Formats: sequence, structure tokens, C-alpha cells
Amino acid sequence: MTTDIHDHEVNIRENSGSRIPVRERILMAAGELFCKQGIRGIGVEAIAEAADTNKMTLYRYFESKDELIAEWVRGMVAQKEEQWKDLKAKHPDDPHGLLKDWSQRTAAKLRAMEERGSALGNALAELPDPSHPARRVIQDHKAREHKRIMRLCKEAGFQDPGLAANLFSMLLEGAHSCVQCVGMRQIGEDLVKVVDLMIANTRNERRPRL
Amino acid sequence: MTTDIHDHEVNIRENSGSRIPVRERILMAAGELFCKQGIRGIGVEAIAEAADTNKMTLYRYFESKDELIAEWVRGMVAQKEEQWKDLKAKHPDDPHGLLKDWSQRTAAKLRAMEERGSALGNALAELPDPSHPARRVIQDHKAREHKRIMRLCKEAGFQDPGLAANLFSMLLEGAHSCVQCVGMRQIGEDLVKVVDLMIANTRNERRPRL
DNA sequence: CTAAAATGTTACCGGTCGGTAACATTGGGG
DNA sequence: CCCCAATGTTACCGACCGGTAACATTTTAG
Repeated sequence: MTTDIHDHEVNIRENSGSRIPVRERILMAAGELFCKQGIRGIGVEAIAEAADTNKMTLYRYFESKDELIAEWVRGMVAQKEEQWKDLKAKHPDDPHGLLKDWSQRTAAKLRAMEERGSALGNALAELPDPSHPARRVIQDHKAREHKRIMRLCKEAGFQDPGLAANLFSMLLEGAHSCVQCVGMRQIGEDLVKVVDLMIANTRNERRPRL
Repeated sequence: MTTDIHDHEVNIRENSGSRIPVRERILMAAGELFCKQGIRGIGVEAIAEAADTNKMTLYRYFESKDELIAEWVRGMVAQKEEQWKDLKAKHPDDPHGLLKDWSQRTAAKLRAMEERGSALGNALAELPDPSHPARRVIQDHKAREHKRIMRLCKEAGFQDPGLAANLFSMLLEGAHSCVQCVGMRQIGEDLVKVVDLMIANTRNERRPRL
């Protein structure tokens, strides 16, 4: 350990020393390691080291590992919620455009994703305890997301908005699972195509088939 | 601990003493606990106790916990593979009927499922280590399954069989994820509806819309 | 019945992990 | 310059877990 500046720490340290606040660094390192190694597969000590700090400091910012997990999840949820706001602002009163844009963004994320599927989905799989603080955060977010999709489907003029919303949910979650299962990172393209077909079917135009 | 016959052991013991072979009992108990508590959330000792035996006997049948996991996964995969054979035998040269039956069976399973999603999917999430013996088993199975679906889609006369196959995969995986995320156990009904729509769209009949 | 095979019991090992205490060090602002 | 706050260091604790050894007990088969 003569020079312990590992490559993956370059992202965390700024050019001139460590400028990002400790708490954020810990959250970032935790996120990266949770995704790569699994939540239960990484220890707090390793997280602290990856964040270029130590366990004590970590525990000065987070009550426990479970709370760290919950905070990380809260951050991701907030980010996703923000992206929904962006979409809504960018496509006011245009549910079709919004849905298309949404599918395209999702496809882009899927393309950039390596091996492991959705972080939130994996977290649910890794934290079966119903009383875990992170579970409610995830489930509430998923519930809100489904409600939003449902409202969008109503606005978009689907004959059966409930069916359409559930279909969208299945497609969204399923695309992530497929990446993890078969490594199909290009599946986002098909997601986009299907969403386009669904929207085209909503209009009274010539209805393309699968 | 005067009488330590717990309720959930009734399934494992036969009416007249324990008649199921030890190895199978262990596999069953492991499966149940892996699903409920998570693979990493349960210890071998607890598994042995649930199987109405002890750790030593468990280790006489399985080299390690990882091998036990792998064996459990192999069993589930074999079971699923068997169900595919059943389907194929039941619907020879009738891809449409096969797909419909398949979606209906899946829906029934989803309805019976509580809280946690697909065991195989969760296992992938819980075992990020690419060298874990269970991973290859799962991924190979998923790859075979996708190939089967692809072939079916070709036989079923979809214009773009690749797209249709990926759509089916997304629906299948997504339905399981949705159960875990939002607890929508009734989503199988929508899966059936969508599959029916897709198949109807294949034919030159009047094309219903979403 | 008896010998051998299968199963149970207990105790233990080494390692890891989450979490804490006590103390040393650093660094920035008055 | 000095003090206080933030951070680092070290050592430690108790709990759990995967896995093994040695020995006792039960079951099965001939």
C-alpha cells in the first residue's frame, strides 16, 4: 500500500484534494458498492475506505448501516421524482410526447447500464424484512410512479387506462430485469418501439401491427 | 420448547413420522426460507432446523451453502423446464394456444404468490458474484427460455418475432417484479389480456385496441 | 440379533461484520 | 497563534455464520 489512490476513487476526489463533503462521498461510494457487490455483500468498513474516509466518520453521519441504505434509497427516489417533474415540465398537456420521451430516456439508461438490473428492484430483493426503513421508501415511490403512469394513460386516451398502465409498469420493470437476466442491454430499443405502437394504437390512424 | 412441532413443519413431516428423504426436506426448507428471508438472510443452521434435521447432516449432503443454493436453483430450473415440455406436449403445432395457456398459468402463479417476486430473479439480485455456481444455472436457463419464446414467436407468425419475443420477456419478468414492488398480485390478469391482444393482432381479424 | 450405515449432539474454530470507546491528529476561523 | 470542531486511528466487543471434528445415537439390512 505505497500509493493507495485507486482508479475508482478518482471520481470521488476532486482534482485538488477531496472537495466533496464527506457525507456525499460516503453516499456515492455506498451506492456504487451496493450496486456492484450487493447491499449485503459489502461492509461498512469497505464503504468508508472507498469514500476515502473511515468507519467512525461514517457512523458520525449515519446512525447505522440500515439508515445509510435508507438514505441512499431516498436519494435515488428523489432523483427519479425530479426526472418526472422534468418530463412533466417539458411536455405540458402532451401525454403522448411525455410517454415517448420517458421510454427513450429509459432506453438510454438501460444501454448505459452494465450487468446488474434496477438498483431499487435489487434492493427490494435483498431486503426481505418488511420493517426495513428502505422498503417503505421504495414501495411508496413505486406506488406513486404507478399512479402517475395511470393518470398519464387516462390523459393519453387509452380505452382501458388501467390495463395500459399495468402494461407500462410491466414493460418498465421487465426491461430492467431482462438486462440482469440475459444481459440484453439493447432491450430499451424494443421498449421504445412498443410504447410507440401503443400510442399509435391510441390514435385513429392506420394501426400498425407487431 | 416442550413440543417443538411448529406449524410450518407439518408440510415437511408426513403424517406418520418424517417419510420424505432428508436431502429433499433440506432442499424444501431451504427453498422456503430463501424465498421468505432471502438467501443471505438465513443461515444453514436455521435451514437444517426447519428441515427437521441438523447442520452436520446438511453438510453430509451438500458441500457448502453455495452448493445448496445451486442445487435449489437447479431444482427450480428443472421444474420450469418440465413445465415447458408439458406445454409443448399439450399444444403441438399450436403456438397461439401454447402462448395463451402459458400466460394463464403464469397468471395463476402470480395470484398465488405472496409479496416476494420471482425466486430466480431475486437470487440473481442477491448473488452479484459472477462466479457463483447458481448464477450460470439461472442465466443459462433464462437464455434457453428466451430462445424458446423466440422460436414460438416465429411459429406464431409475428411480423417481428424478435420484438415480440423481447416484449414477452419483458412482460413475464415485469409481472413478477410488479408483484414485489407494488404487491399487484392481480397483474397476471392483465398479462393474459395483453397476450391475447398480441395474438389477436397476429391474425388478420378485426384488430382490437388497448 | 447384530453389524454397519445413517443421523444426531456438542463443542469448537476462524473469520467477518456492525457498532463503539478513547484518544490522536488535522485544519480552519477568530 | 490558538482553540475548537471535524476527522482519523486503533483497538476492541459481541454476535453471527460457515464449516469441521469427535463422539453418541438411532435406524436399517442381512
